[in-house]
Amino acid sequence: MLTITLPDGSTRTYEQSTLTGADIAQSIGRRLAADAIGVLIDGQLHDLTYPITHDAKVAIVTAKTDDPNAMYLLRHSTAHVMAEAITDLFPDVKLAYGPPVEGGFYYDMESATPITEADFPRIEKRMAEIAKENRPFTRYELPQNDAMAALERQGNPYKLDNARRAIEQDPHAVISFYATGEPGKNWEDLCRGPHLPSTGRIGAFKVTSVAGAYWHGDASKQQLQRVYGIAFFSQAQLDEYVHQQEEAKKRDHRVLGKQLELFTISPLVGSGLILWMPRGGVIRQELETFMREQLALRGYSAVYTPHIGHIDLYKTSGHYPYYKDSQFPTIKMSQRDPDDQSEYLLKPMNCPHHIQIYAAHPRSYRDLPIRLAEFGTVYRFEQSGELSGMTRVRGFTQDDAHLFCTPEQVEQELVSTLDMVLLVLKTLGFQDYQCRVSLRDPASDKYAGDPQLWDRAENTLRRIVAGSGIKSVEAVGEAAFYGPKLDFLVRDVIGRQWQLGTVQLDYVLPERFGLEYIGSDNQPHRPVMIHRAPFGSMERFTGILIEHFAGAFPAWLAPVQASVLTISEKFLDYGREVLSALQAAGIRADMDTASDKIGAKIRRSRELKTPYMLIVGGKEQENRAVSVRTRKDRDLGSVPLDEFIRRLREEITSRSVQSLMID
RNA sequence: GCCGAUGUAGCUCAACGGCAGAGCAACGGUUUUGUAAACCGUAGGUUGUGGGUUCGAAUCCCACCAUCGGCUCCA
Repeated sequence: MLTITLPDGSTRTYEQSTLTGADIAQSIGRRLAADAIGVLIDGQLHDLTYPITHDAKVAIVTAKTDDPNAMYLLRHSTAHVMAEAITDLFPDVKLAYGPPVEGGFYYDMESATPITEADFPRIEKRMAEIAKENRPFTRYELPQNDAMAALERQGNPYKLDNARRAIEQDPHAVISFYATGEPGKNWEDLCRGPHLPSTGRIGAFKVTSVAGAYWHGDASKQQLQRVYGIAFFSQAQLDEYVHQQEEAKKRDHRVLGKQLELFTISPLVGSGLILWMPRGGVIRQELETFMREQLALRGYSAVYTPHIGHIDLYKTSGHYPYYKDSQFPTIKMSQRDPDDQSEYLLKPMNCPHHIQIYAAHPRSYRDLPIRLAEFGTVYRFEQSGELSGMTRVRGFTQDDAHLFCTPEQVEQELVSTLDMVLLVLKTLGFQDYQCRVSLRDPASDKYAGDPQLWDRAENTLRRIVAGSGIKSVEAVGEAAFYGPKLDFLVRDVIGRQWQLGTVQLDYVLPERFGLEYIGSDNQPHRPVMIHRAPFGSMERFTGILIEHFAGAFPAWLAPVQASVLTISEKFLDYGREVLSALQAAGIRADMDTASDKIGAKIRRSRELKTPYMLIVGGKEQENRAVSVRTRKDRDLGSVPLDEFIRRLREEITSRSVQSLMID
């Protein structure tokens, strides 16, 4: 007899000694039995037919899009169906690994003939046939020896390796296979499961893309083909997904950057090198002004350093050996003078330069903390395949600063620095970000410095984050080589995660450069460094910001804050008067002087996402007013010109994310 | 860097071995307009670059450059 506890806390007893999720669903109701696709047994996801042999907490999983377990079953099962379809069409493929992932699933495989997008329709057609056949996913298990022997016979090195790794990890691992239909008769695959009851439960799917991927993510290993797909329980959900993807594409900063004339990239200048156009320049300048205000309020000193540095500087800092391959090649002075063996590097970071400013003369404990800030432009030779719009580039400007302080001051400086990062995110209305506490990987030897200092630094960061109350995740192996850090991550419109602001704690570089200050005991001491950049890179931050606002920037950032649209050329004189008044008040304004009708002017202004359209005609001229329309199509009616200017100025100076004029 | 795809007018796209086109933008003219595209016209191109195949190449092949989707990397 078995006692089963259901999610609502109720219990049911069953006479059988073994039981399945399907039995339980059936006993609860016919409807649930029909909807059931899997089962959680004591929190573990299993097939509906998995035998339950002891008392357990059981939850029936049904085909719901918002249930991650349901989506796991669906996508994992669809990956199998896709793999079967591909093996039918490309008999030479050797399957490797096919998991569900966030936003879909993929299957890695080795294939002599490349699979391309042109093959997707017939793959999908074959998948549809398999789904229509409604074959059950049938699990069977083999003793390890038999399983390995079976895999040997199949001659697939990847599957063999998968099984071997599973056994290595857990000597008692159960080796299971899933047949899509009947074992021995239909297609089958080494697989841990679980799966949907049958292929007919797959509602709608799409093969989305194909790409190269390394076996076990190791670039030195064989490259496989990775075919990506997506699946939903219904066609309507798939249609919705496709629609969302299309909408997301319109928000892509590369699309909007072109459309709104914010930035451009010229192959003649070079890949990954951003040219800020006037409209984008406004945004950057406003962000920098905002930051400079904060620096002044928080006791920072502005410094300026050159774009190149002697290579020995980076050998001393330790950057050079670590990042040799991702730097622009060195400038060899021997090309000019054979006797001069020195080399210069386009600077990949600002800290060594700032360190030299600190080291320029002796420091007293009374001088600390010293906070050196610079919008410093750095150059890194990113791999060609990695470049992406403004978010991954080869030249970018960090809103960088380095804080030199006593060990006692570290905590206070970190708190204040973290506050600054959070202020930036708050001011720009970012809510959907992640704070990652990036720690060292104790198993790796890439980290410099004393492990005790590392422990201390990591614990300090943990304490600061805990004290701030922000949500965070720890990530082992994500630290810089010189210290642990707090990274603030956001996603772009196509789901890629990017690091924006960062706060890094560093005991290593002061050591390497032999930095000192004289303490109250009249003895030399070693300062501690904090590296911090609330925006991170101006390029990346702006790119993400474009997507965050979908190009509709708040007034304080908008390239043009208000556009004067005249009803006809008869009102050009009044339009010019309005324009001058706006400009005299420090508002970025322009005027559409075309002979088009007002509808066309509104349309153009909307496309540029200008916050306010000021429509002026006879009525407005008479009352020295403007008719205000927002880019969101709110008609605020006629507003006296002076009042509009006053209200817009308030919106701008308060750096409001929202329009203050929508009542 | 690796795998795959894609490069045609400022932008979005068509032509897919046989005369390189459209819409928008630009420019000129007409219109003088009241809240998401007035009308007519003009101009705009060595089809990313360089080779090759062919009577003939935007179209087929090769190399390079760039972009896109992934992988790897990311101080």
